[in-house]
Amino acid sequence: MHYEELIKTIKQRREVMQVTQESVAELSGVGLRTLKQFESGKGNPTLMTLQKLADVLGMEVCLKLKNVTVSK
Amino acid sequence: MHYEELIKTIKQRREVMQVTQESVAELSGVGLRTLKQFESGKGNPTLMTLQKLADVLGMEVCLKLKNVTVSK
DNA sequence: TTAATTAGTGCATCAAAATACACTTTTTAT
DNA sequence: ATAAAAAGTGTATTTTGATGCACTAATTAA
Repeated sequence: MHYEELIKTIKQRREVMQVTQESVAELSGVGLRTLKQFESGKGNPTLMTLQKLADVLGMEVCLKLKNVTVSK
Repeated sequence: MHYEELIKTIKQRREVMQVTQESVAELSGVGLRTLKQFESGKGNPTLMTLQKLADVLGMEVCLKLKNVTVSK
């Protein structure tokens, strides 16, 4: 997932859960300003910030292998 | 994945690929010092740093829904 | 064993992330 | 239409991430 995709995922998930940025900020312990900036596509959050947000949204950060094309 | 798990994943992947921290640092554009700190469990990388590392290791950062237990 | 390579750390600097406050804009609901 | 709620931004401060250099520790190979 590229950066924009990660942002969109967080934002959409929050909207699906129908919680405000304010609530997510409080619940996650991430500053409201930080969340606002993140969702509006600015900044470059730390892994910890991303994990805190993902956590309260019932998600998790993971690493997965990309598709490896094997030429025949 | 928890923080430690993410670190371990990166480190193991690098070892499987048999590349040194120095190589990964150069290839990814991440400072060697930064990578060293990350792999030794210190610090809190930015999403961009994590993505650069994942990228050269043929991986990607993603967000996924945690298992949601639905009570019946 | 020991020389060479790779990994980890102390210290210092610079840039940027996190944060708060106050204000504007946009969206939503009445 | 308009009031209320939610989202976005400017400015400023504090904290901390990213980085380099130089050095130590650990690992690996000859």
